[in-house]
Amino acid sequence: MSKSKTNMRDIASAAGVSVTAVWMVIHEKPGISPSTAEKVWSVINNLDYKPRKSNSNSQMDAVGLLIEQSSIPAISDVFYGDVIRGVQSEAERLGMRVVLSVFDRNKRGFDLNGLIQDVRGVVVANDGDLPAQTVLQLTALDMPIVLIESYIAGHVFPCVLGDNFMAGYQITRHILNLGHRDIAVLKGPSKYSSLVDRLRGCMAAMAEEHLLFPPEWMPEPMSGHPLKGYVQMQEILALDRHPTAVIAISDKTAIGAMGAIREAGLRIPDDIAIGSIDNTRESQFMRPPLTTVHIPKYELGVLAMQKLNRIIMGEDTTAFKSVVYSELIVRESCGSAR
Amino acid sequence: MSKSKTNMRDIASAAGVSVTAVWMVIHEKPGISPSTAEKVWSVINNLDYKPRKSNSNSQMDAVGLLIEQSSIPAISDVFYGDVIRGVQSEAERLGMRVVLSVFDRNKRGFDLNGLIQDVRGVVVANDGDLPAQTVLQLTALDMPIVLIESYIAGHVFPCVLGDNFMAGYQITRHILNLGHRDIAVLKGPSKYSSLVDRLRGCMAAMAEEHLLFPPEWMPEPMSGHPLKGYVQMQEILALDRHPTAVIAISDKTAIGAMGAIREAGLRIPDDIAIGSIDNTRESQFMRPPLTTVHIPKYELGVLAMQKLNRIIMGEDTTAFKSVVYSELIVRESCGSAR
DNA sequence: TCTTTATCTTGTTTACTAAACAAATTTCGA
DNA sequence: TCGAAATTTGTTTAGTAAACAAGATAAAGA
Repeated sequence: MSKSKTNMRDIASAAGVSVTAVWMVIHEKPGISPSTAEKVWSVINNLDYKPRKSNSNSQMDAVGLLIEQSSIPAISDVFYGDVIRGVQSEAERLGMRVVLSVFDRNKRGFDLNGLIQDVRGVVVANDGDLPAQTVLQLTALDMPIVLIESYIAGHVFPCVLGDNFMAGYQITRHILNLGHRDIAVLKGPSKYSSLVDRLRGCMAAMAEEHLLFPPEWMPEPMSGHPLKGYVQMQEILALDRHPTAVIAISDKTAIGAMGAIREAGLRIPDDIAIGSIDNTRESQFMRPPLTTVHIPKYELGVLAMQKLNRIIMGEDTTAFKSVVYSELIVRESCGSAR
Repeated sequence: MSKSKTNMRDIASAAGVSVTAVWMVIHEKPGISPSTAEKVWSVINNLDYKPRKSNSNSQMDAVGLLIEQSSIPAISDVFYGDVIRGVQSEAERLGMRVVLSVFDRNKRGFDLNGLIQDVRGVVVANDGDLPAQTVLQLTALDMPIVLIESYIAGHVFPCVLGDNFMAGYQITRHILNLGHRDIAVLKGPSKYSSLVDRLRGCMAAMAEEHLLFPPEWMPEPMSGHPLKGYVQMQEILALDRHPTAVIAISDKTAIGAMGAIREAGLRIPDDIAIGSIDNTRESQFMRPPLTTVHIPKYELGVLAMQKLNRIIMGEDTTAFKSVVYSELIVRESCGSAR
């Protein structure tokens, strides 16, 4: 008759309710009155009840957040900081843990098995360096995935994106409306699908005015260079003819470019206007404050988590893109109409 | 003691279950065994039970489907037929009725009150003729809405779209890859946001090759003309120089254009290649079969209904675009590489 | 001694109920 | 003959008993 430990049945009889009721209280299911819940909790404390086996799914469900190595310092920083916060807070609301998993571009053959062991799905914050193959591997294992700010051409995956195309269109349209016609663009590496979409949006806006970016005003980006737009802008400024406006594909690129412009002794926006895309926190503190297009990064994160949850629950059947609206933020770096 | 009618309590005692169980059977709630359900149903039939008052929400929830007058014949026809089927079938799955409501562009001051009376939300299958004002009115009344294949610039509404931009890009890229450089485009009226997105996609693909559509090869569409692309194509063929390929902004436009090309005594695709967007059912039966980009119209409908349902349920909080993937369908109207 | 099988715990789920509640509807006294 | 009170009817909340699943433990067989 010497019981090893108190169990749910003990609690139930001590509190004068059914085992089911005790179970419902512990698992915070609806259909229990506050008074009963309080009674049960106090009995649980008195009898010092511990759930016997840390049972199967008594530990929360978890989702993986796959992110590229170099973005890790960025967590508290520019772009991905906000989306990670979004993923995390929505996961919490849904009662899930987020396990962070880092992809190292130098280490070949990323160990997926470690990740997928105890995870219900993964959010892939693709930076372009996570090869498509890794993503394909995951889906081959029937692991639900959601991509953030990237898609894989020729494959149909659920993803959530900023409206990159429209963002490119909006900033270009703004600069065009200000009267500029000699416009340069600082593009990003083509492995980032979000950045190529932005560029396409810029091109479409130009084309509507029957304009093309001159090839010499679209320099290729330096891969791996710390100050993104700096070298590209220098290349442009070394040419005979200067543009009157520059579009930077991201705020980070704009920072580099503004450095190069200032070093050349030119004024922003009087000599060269500059606009970009992202609306990272620092953009408003730059000198002059940057005119840019807001991409709702936090919302990107919560939407991704919601979408992943729906896929796990079997609600979302067809894969589609969720695209959050972008918004032009006019500050001072583009000046006013000429 | 003479009861006027049998009620739930009678059924319950006759079937030997609780009133709650009877209620659950009638409302098809989970948690009833098939055997009990059958027993209750047979008692209901024997005692000829009719629910007393056709009670409040015993009639299903309904959603409105707002569609433009001229699209009505199209229900069994080209584009909107499939999306309406999608909306309807998903609504049925969710236990909702769809009430169809027609917008007549000639009759000013559309009577919303009639529609919103007993409807939980509205799917707006916007054709461009439904003015933004009508949609704004609806949201001012706190009526949840979802737009299909359109968005309103400067406003943030939940909507579901085909990937029109990518579709335009894909068909143009295909034609470019085939070696064409002299390309014309038959655009649509600018009031249709989906058609302007397609055109922008085309322009972006061209711009990537440092190409622009010559203005004379981008004729304005005839509004109201029955055969969409016919006149536009004739205008192009009347010029001195002919393009080697034409992009039609929709399958319907392609049909008209192909007529004009053939009347001019030219062969498709040998003299002029033609590609378009939609992949309507007829496109595969055309002569030659049309190379086009598939827009998943049925899925558009079910996604719209799902989204509306979530908004009604208060699950979706931030408005965003749901974009379904498009797919290039290569048939014969573009021929092979030149 | 080692493995296999049966039994027992413990937690979880299903199918169902009593009683409280809310909204119409009827009754009834002034 | 009008309005408050009582009643009917459907609906919701807060539970329960019993079946079920799966790991732990004990018992039996090779």
